[in-house]
Amino acid sequence: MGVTQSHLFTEDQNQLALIAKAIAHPARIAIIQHLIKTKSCINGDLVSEIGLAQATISQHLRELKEVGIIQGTIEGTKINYCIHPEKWNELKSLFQNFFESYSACCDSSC
Amino acid sequence: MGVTQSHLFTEDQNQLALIAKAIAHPARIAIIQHLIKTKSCINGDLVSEIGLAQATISQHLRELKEVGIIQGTIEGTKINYCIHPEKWNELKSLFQNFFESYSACCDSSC
DNA sequence: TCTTTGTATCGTAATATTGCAATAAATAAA
DNA sequence: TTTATTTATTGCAATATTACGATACAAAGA
Repeated sequence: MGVTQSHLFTEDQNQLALIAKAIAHPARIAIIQHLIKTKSCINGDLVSEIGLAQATISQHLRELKEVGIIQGTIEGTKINYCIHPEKWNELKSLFQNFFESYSACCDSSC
Repeated sequence: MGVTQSHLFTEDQNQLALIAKAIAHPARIAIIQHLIKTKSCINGDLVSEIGLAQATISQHLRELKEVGIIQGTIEGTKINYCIHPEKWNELKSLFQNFFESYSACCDSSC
């Protein structure tokens, strides 16, 4: 026990869960928002921007990279991180579909 | 160490992360989708629908209830669960805002 | 009342996540 | 080459999550 029973669920359900998990940490949200704000895809001055240790930020960046939300290009000793545009649109519509599959009628009755 | 440093982040970042975390499990997504499909807000025959133990389903339901995504009304010995319409719309726009804060231009360059 | 049914909670084991210091690796500059 | 700078990785401790059997609890029906 203790391990998610992925085989019980559909591909789609597992995928959506994985993406949600990538977003499910305030540090990763902060990283994403900072990458969005500084459009120029600024690198790891995220360490000073956010108050976490360098190793921790690096770890969060790797998780975001693994789901494909961000990408990085080497630039000398630094690395330029930025949102991955296509992937972003993909995730966006995945969530949109999920949230639009229920059309609330706005009476809160069961 | 090992505990999320919530104090480093904004209210909004923490809230969005909490919601994402609630969605970040395929079982909870499956529960939500089943509640959407059977509009009549069917109760815990989720146990037979999904292949997890009763205790496990109950635990997932509690997590969804805690974030407010679903609500339950007692009906004899059973409990009728359903999506919470207002909350759903709230979460929907939270995610929409998040995803729309970046407008991808579709060239994948940093 | 006693029994049945449906759900929640407790306790626990397995696994995953978070965070950081230390260290490695890679490139730029001296 | 040596040194500084930047990022990734390793190892580990603390905490959180997932899953389930056992059990408790509450309401319906016999």
